Amino acid sequence: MEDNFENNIGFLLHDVTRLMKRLFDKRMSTLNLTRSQWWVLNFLYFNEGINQSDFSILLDIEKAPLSRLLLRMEKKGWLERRSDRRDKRIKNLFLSKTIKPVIMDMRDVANLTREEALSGLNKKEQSILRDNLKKIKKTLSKMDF
Amino acid sequence: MEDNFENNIGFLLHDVTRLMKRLFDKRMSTLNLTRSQWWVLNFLYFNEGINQSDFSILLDIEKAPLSRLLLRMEKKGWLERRSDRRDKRIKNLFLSKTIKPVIMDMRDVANLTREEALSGLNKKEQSILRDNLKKIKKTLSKMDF
DNA sequence: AAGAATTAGTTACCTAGGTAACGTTACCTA
DNA sequence: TAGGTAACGTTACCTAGGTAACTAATTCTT
Repeated sequence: MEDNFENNIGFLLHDVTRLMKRLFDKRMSTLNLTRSQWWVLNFLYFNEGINQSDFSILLDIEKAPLSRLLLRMEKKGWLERRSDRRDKRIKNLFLSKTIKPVIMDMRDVANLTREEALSGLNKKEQSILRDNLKKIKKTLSKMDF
Repeated sequence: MEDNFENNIGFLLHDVTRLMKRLFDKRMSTLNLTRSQWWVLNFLYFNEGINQSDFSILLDIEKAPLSRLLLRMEKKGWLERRSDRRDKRIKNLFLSKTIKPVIMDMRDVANLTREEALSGLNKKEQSILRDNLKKIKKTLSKMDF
């Protein structure tokens, strides 16, 4: 019965991720923060000055959707896309001064939300889950279709 | 270092699911099948005659996006939305005759693709992953925010 | 140095998911 | 039975992701 579609790991990942996104976005609705934008904020926090092209490689996302995501976040005043002096094609990315202190508050709500979603698993199980997900991600990242 | 954002289970789920979707959609592009539509086909296969409202509860998805998904699939001739004779509001869902044999072919490609994505995990690890995902899904499904 | 090829980022168009508001239909209740 | 309420499905509008095609700028080649 393992091949039953209700036990299909692909569908389970699909469902769990969708439901977690829904929860996250609801918990963060007052902060006007989506999960994808939270993901970008985290990576940018540790990579300020990176350009969009390198950032799309780091995130393993296409340049076009990333461009739009960054535009929406820039509109909210959360980041800046500064043109490079040397190469006029390049936009370098920086978090705005106003968002940096807010990130700490966001982190608290994000952590609580994640813990809530994972409350059915103990620490050991969470650790195993993390390792398994990292293995899958590694497989998928190395594939060039 | 477990709290590092690269080890964040929420982000890992986000990434793994997105990358798996990308792989699936590419593998299925010749069949013109997306992962969400494959998910719907599977559930409908075992629940023919269900109406859209009940189907949205079964899938734990909102009625509006489900409505659009079904319309796209109907346009491709994969299913029918038959109006209920007794209650004119209701649309009952049926797979078309033409899609049923195709589903078997789709299943082969889908299984291969999933196995490919999960090739970094042995059977035991996959089983544990499945159990953990089901636990998380249960937690999330029971929440009414 | 001129032309070709590459790179950075954007735009247009597609699927997928969410919320809110809506019309239609059915039901319930006073 | 008439009027209010609830249910079913759709539409409009939002974010997010993908591909393809494009412009502008840079680099490579000859």
